[in-house]
Amino acid sequence: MQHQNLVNVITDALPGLNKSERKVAEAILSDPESATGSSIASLAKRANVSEPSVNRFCKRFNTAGFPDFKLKLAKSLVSGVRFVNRNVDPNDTVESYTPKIFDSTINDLALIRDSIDHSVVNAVVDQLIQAKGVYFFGLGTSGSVARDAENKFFRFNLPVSFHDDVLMMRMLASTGSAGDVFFVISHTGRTKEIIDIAEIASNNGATVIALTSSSSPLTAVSSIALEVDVPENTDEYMAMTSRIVHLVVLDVLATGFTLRRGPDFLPHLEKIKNSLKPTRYQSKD
Amino acid sequence: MQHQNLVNVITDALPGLNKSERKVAEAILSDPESATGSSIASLAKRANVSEPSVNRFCKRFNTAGFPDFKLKLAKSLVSGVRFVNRNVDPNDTVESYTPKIFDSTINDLALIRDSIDHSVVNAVVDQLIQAKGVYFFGLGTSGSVARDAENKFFRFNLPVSFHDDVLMMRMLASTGSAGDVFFVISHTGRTKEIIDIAEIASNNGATVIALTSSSSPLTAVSSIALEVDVPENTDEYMAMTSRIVHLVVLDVLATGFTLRRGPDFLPHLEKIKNSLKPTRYQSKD
DNA sequence: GTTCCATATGTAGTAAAATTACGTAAATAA
DNA sequence: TTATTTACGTAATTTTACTACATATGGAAC
Repeated sequence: MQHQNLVNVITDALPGLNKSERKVAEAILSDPESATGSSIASLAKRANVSEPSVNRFCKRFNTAGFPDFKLKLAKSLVSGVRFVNRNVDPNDTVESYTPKIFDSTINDLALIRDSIDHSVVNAVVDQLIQAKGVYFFGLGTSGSVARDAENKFFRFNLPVSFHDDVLMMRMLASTGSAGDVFFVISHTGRTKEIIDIAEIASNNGATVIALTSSSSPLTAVSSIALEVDVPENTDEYMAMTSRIVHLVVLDVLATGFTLRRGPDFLPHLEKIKNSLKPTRYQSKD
Repeated sequence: MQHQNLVNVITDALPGLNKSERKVAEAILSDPESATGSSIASLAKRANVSEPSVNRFCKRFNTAGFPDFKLKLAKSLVSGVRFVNRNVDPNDTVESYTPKIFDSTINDLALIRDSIDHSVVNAVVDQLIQAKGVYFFGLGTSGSVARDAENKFFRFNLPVSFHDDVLMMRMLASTGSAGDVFFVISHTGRTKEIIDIAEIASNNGATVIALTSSSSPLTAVSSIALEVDVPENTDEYMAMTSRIVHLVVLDVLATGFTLRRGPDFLPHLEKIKNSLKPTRYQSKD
């Protein structure tokens, strides 16, 4: 629990607080942003308590005093660490569920950003750079991620394809060989078909890169595994954020690839960009 | 330049500062973290200047005064915004470009989270709820987004399909009628084919929902436009984050849809979830 | 119910911090 | 050089936060 968010800490502590402290808590939670800007006097007034009550409230939360509290609160509010309660519940309105969904996605991204293994990223870029060709495999939601990856990586002048058909995957895996990279995307890493296919490719000497969760069966049968553990979402109303995280990881890989290729490669990317111009109405600016 | 990091702003401004202001700047930059915790007096002493000089320094950077400055500085130091320059440059290593890409995505999500028009979201959910059927259209990267949307919305017991083939789109649009919803996804909103197709569907009395940037030609030919302005990325090395934002917006819509359907609908979602169980190796926990 | 005790909260005073007003010094231009 | 602007500091003022102490409130024991 490296980065516990003050807003959440206060929310959790709410039931255990006494009357005036609760008033302070509610005043802060109702508009945390403005709380960071106000003086102890104005906050006390807004909460209908005395100034020392506010001060005591602050000390209860392991801060040196009110200014220190404001500082920590402000940090908690910075994008990426903000949310009070991220779970959508049936009483939510557009105004409340919309930020919840954004925040939960942001939170997961921040989590992975801080936990991703850079050496693995590097190793994967190594493999992609050396690849004769790259096959992106994914089913269901991960199929869309694989499709997006194809769209990204074909720009690198490299034979790239994506597949969401297990029969195609099976056939391709069985004809794969050293130099081919099979990039297998699966949130759970437990889909039998996918694991089978990864194993077939691997046995043929091809490189299998998995983008999946840690200690999954898929990891076991892969050459390199980019392990990305997005917290499972038990909430029925909640979206699946793992695919978003996967997309960003692929962005990271693509960036690593571009950098490895060096600046001489940029004109090629420019050319691809420009190729779409005739399909669009140009904007005035 | 919405959310420029204070540390960078100060660094950039350094050459234009006069003597004592520079002393203050250097004192802060040498240890920004401790600066957020110190008083104006102690900082002035550390920088060998008077207190008002520190105060003037703060005001020069568009802050109300020293406390406000400290607040903003503290926010700048939070990990989510810690990278002054989120642009990837050729000298970046894995350790530096990885967080940059995550941060830039996070930043864009936070931006849209705070600027999205809730009434439009509501109106779109209205249309989706009433739809006889929904067609998700997108080309290139947006094709992947459309594919993901299909995967999400078919769960709602609603005839849904996605298309990334302009001929199919054209044919479907021309056979569309009132009650059909064409959900058109396009980052630029300027692709001629897509605009043509939206117009055809619209002329047939179908509902056209656009997920695109504001004041684009596509907006003009749509019944409702979900306008999402992700800052254009001119940087060659940088990923396109608009698709990520689009995916999250679709998550929001799906959530709105589920909530509108009410709790009686949850068992149906559960059923779909369970249908995949036999395809997977179960985890122990 | 009364008394006692502990906890909770507020009042008033004090200390610290930040800001303002103003004056002097330095730098720049005429 | 002198005039004039800009930079900077001193000292007073105002705002802010904290502390010590007093009062109130709520519960437990009698």
